[in-house]
Amino acid sequence: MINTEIFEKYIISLFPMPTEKANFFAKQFEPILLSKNEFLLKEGKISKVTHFLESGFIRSFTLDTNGNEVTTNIFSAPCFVNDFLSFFKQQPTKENIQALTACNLFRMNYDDIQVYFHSFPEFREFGRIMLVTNYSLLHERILGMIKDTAEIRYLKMLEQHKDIFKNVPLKIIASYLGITDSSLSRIRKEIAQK
Amino acid sequence: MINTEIFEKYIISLFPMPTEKANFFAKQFEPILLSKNEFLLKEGKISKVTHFLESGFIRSFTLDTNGNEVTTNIFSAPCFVNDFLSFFKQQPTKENIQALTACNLFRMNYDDIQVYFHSFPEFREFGRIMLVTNYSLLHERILGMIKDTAEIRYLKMLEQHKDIFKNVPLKIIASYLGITDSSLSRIRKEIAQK
DNA sequence: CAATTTACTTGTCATTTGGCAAGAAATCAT
DNA sequence: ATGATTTCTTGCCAAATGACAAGTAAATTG
Repeated sequence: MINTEIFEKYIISLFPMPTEKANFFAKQFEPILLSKNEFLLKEGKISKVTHFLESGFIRSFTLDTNGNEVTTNIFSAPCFVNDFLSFFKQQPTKENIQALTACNLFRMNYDDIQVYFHSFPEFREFGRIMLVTNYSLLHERILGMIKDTAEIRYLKMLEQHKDIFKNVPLKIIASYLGITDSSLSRIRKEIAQK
Repeated sequence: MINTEIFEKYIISLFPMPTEKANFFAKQFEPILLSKNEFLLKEGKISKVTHFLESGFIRSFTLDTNGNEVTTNIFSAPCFVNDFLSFFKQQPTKENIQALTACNLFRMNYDDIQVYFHSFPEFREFGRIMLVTNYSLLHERILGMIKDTAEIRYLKMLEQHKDIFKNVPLKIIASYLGITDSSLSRIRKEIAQK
């Protein structure tokens, strides 16, 4: 018997509903394991599956014009992991999604999601909230990029996601913050000396 | 008789539907005029109305910790203008939305939008596409902030929105690009000398 | 456990950007 | 039109960040 408790709690936290209903939704997903460095999605492919990350860490990245990897996102359980654009528009993705640690996931494919969206208003509403929530996070990030210094962006992230710093290489994080790993190292040194 | 042709074409371009249907939707909105410097929304208020901008330019901005205005968005007709977060979550906004030029708009309030969302699947679908589209734009912008230099961000914007440069002060644009007006001025000088 | 790879730090120097102030140019209001 | 305001540019210097390379530490692999 698969334990979907974490998943259910996550669903309820975003969109309150009876436990039985959340359990029903969670059960429609298929549990899978991912080992470190495995990919969920590669650039150019169309995202056919959406994932809920129950435990572990995942990054998404793309290549800049010089061929360097740029971290676009760092996913820390529990959360949904996906390229929403590729998934909802069924168009080729520009990103790669890769496990940074071993992960436990639940997945559901696009066609099934569509069926549930049509059949269950709560499911549809849940999807909308997901989108708005992610939009909100992106928006906050843009604001941070414009009005905060790299040091403040670092400190905010440290405060909000200490778990990521314990499990993800600094160079991945630095890239996510929009700076080089050298710069992040210097910023950390500065802070430590205070 | 109000001419909603631009509005209709915009709707159809995002989500193909018969002209009559688009016309019907457009007609449900109320036309309004906005003069330069007028506000559509002020920080702390809940966005009760969503707007379609038929002509004109609008900015959204917030204040940083030093009290400086930071441009969060520049809206160039035709497009929808709104704080999606405040509107869809009905929570207080952190932004101000202000006309940069005289504007022609169409508006609809939250309650009516909800009614149409429930009654018309196309309307609902259109709303979802709006959200995904805006998410997409934000995503592109984040990527640019991380992997492009200020000069490249400027050039990309110039290429995609020449109209904005003809109608919006550079200091507003500089802030949107995440740099000071002095820096933008220097970047423009550099480019001109090539 | 030894070898190899990966992660992290640090130094040097160049480049980018910011802060501030002054002045020129353009726009606006009366 | 003219005086006031806003916008834009520019110079100067300081601060932040990048690029590259070297060296150390840590993790991984066989």
